[in-house]
Amino acid sequence: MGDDRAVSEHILDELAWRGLIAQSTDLDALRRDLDDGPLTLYCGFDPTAPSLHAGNLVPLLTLQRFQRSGHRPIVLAGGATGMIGDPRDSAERSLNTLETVTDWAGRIRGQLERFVHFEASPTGAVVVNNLDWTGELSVLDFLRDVGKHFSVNTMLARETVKRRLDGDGMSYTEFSYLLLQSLDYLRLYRSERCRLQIGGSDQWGNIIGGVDLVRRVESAPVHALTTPLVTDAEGRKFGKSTGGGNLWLDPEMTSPYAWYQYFVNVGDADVGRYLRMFTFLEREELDALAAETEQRPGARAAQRRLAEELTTTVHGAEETRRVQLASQALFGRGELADLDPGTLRAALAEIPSTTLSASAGPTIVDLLVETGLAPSKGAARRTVGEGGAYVNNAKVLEAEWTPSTADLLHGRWLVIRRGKRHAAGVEIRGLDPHDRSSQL
RNA sequence: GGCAGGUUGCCCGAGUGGCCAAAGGGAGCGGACUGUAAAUCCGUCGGCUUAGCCUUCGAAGGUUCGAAUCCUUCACCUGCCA
Repeated sequence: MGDDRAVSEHILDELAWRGLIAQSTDLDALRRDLDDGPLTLYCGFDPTAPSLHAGNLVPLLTLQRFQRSGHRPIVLAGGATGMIGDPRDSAERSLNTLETVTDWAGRIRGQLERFVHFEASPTGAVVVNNLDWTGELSVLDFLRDVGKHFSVNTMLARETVKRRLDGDGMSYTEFSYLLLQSLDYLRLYRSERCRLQIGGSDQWGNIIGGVDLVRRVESAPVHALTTPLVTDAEGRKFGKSTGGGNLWLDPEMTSPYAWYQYFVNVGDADVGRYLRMFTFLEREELDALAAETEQRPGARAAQRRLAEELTTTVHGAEETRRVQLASQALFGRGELADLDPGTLRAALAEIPSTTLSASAGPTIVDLLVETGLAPSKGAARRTVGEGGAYVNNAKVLEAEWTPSTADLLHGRWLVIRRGKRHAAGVEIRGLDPHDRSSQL
């Protein structure tokens, strides 16, 4: 794998121009170690939810960039650290049960495995779970072998700790988090000769804790590198969908269609930066896309490419194809009725859909609620009143409106839409073919 | 431990007995304009069987024809003094 890259740009230079380096230990020292041959590096992910989210992609893809340039990545699922909880600025976390953390760690591990390659070679990836060594550690061993190397004075000086002490305080449990993550680095240094840890910039303190521990215990200089917290042009945290929720990698939690649409909707001011950070496209291609955005912004070529790349990365080429076709069908200018049944069915499979019985005689308000496009009937009525409700791309203005058989696409489907971008499908079942009445 | 103040809808914040489903701002949502962008403007913003009804103003109880507003107890928070 690194052979064809031998003459290409140095990984550190590439990371720098892509805007992926927030903080680091001595970069020159790191560069020398990288040049000496395959370097083993790791990045940890705590199971704080059943899935990774879009923000996790930054360090994860960075790990992949290192592997592509000839280094060996270790992905770590935080089965142990997830039991404790990384201190946040805001407030103490509530503890999750072992079953929950184990379940989540397993799911996250499955997601992590898709981002690195496991071939048997010097750069083949390794997956570990820190519960494997932390779970069996005795309290006395922990306090003597790990705790003795940490100064409480230094720990109290950390920003997060200070803020929490100024606020509601912090439990001993969370205060100890640093030691556990530091121990991970020491373990991986010993067992895998791991000499670089990367992570989000919020992890800097924890990562440096590990660097210090390895230095004290093993007298070995190891490295640290963090990726920046990604925000949009308005300073909002990246990966919060327009509705406010997280963008999850798990297709059950965020559909590939919603995922794709989020990136198609990225603003012009952000898209170039996102392309650099989240894709593997080379400079020339990125320059071309930037020029395209400049000259024909309405075409959204850069956004489409970003969405395509990221959806492929996370959900695969086949799913991306389906989602693109669905987007074309649902956002196309053409009549939905002109779509052939196969295309329509495929498109509806990508968006939230539901099945209703014809005998229910659903109104537009019912349809909006049943499809999940509106949270309540009141909200649905409001949407209709605001002129934001559409059936098959035709605006519906009366809350009592009911579809007739003539409205059904290919005799059974309706495409319901709220606003420009939220669409859902309804399949009407149990329609009596002898019923001559036009109302359902 | 003593004194004073606070806890309001997603967030901030006004409201001291009826005109309060609760001012104002932000976020969100919809529309217009565009390009499924940004900015701007307009509208909307608890629920329902919607000219009416139900549930909300830290928790529980009470006074009253009527309480977010008054009283009691409890929980939590913030200042000042020890």
